[in-house]
Amino acid sequence: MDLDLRKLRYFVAVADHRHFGRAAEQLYITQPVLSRQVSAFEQELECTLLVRTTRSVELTAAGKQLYEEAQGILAAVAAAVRRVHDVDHSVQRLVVAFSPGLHVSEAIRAFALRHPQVETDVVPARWWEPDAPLRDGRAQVGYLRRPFDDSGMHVIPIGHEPRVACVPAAHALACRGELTSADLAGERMLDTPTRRTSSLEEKFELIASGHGVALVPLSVARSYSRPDLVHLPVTDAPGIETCLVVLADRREKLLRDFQEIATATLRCG
Amino acid sequence: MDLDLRKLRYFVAVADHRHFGRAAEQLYITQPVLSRQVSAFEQELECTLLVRTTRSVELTAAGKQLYEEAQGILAAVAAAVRRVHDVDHSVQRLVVAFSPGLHVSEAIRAFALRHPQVETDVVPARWWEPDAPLRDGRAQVGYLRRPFDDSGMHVIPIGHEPRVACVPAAHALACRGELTSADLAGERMLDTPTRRTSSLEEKFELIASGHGVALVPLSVARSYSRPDLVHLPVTDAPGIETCLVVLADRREKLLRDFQEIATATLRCG
DNA sequence: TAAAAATACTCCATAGGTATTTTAT
DNA sequence: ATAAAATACCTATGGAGTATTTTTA
Repeated sequence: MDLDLRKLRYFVAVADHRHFGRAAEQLYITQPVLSRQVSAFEQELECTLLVRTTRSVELTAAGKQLYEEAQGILAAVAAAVRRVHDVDHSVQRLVVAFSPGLHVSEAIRAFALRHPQVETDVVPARWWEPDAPLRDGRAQVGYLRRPFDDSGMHVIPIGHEPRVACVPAAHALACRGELTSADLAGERMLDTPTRRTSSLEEKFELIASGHGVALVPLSVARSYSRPDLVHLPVTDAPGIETCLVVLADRREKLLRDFQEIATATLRCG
Repeated sequence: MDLDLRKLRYFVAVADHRHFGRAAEQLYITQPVLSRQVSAFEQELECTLLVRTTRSVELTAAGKQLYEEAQGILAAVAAAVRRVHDVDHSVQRLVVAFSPGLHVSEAIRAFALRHPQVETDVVPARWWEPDAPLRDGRAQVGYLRRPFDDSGMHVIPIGHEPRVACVPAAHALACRGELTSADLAGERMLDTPTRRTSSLEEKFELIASGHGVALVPLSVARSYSRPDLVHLPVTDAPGIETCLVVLADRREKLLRDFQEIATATLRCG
């Protein structure tokens, strides 16, 4: 009757790895246990989630749906439990979500000086859904890069950062000082938001191995710089806006204070 | 490590009843089992949720926080599991949330004629958070009465309904044909959204027993009519808007279709 | 003193482990 | 032939039951 969150977590691990053995290892249990638990989970749900062969593990349609749902459920439950603990210990906590490459530590330090009693924390936002940590309760404020779904959000623009083209060091364009969009016309672009690479490392790996090039925000290119890649300014690409974001219905003074302090800090820095 | 949703449900039952015995009865388990399970739950959370004496059960601050969180968690999990089953059985489903007293059956029948393959369902919205079923995923569309939090919502106004004063049949005002706000100036009003009576029955029970009077939408007064209460039009009270509501980021054709059909049906009816 | 929660105990289901078998490439 | 998932079997924890004790208003 009740969904078993442990088994859900086990299922997610298998879905992540597409491999029972490695998933079991990550979960610190043995493979047969994981195998049985996931089977039992499918029986409890009365629903096949995985198609197994000895060479591959694939998700069914229902499995894909559950995998999507599971991310939000597990994150929301963990955040809820932490809020309960915070209330129990009378802790005030402020969690800041940040888009890849953006740095909030300076703003948080400034905030912590004025509010030493408030516990602060950060959580990374994923590029294809930067607003998710705010919506599922993991964070109260976000320092996010557009685009994102800003419905129901109170947004303070902070700044613009230029887009740069990221290409292999061996690429014909790599020796150019700067580019225009026209220079990239013939290249295969890897920016499409359809492929949800779980990490930007993967994207840069693809670029380095010659699968294409990408237009990325400058701060992202800087954060993941590596010797076999170069990034070049694209003079006519529009800048990308970065913003401070809170849910519009949240009115706590703490959030307003953070927005104020962070706006000052981030606009200067 | 993982939150046990069964124990969470047990805790919610105890919090609802403020009584282990009656909660156990509702859960179809025995009182000692419930007592032990809730204790174990508190140990797992490392956090006291309830203050028990033999005469009363009260929530701690952490308990109150968890109780609030639990509502959303359990609803969201149940909705997610149903979506998984829907995908598994290739079912298209449309769930409509409705404010107390509003009737969606006509619109749903009209919709079902055009979309016989779509399973339809309804879920009641609670007056102090009419938008909750949409936000936690239990429903995709709402036929809701204002006020509610419409951030991130796409709202189509449907109509206005008059407010009526609901007073005991024995009350001095009960014989009047209609009232103005001035007539209610000396009365104790029960509309404050601070008291979250779980059912409107309770509110009307309070009115009937002489604890005050209330201004309610006409349809609500009609739905809960009883011999010891009368409702009277208040000529100068502003009408209350009813709306069709969907989350702004949902773009499915099915939702657009429902909005279209329901708008026509509800505006006429 | 009586109502209600907690405790003591028993039983069984199930999570976890190790050893082994099955299966598809 | 081999890698990987499934199965067999064992142990221990924990959920649920009944009977009883403790507690406080």
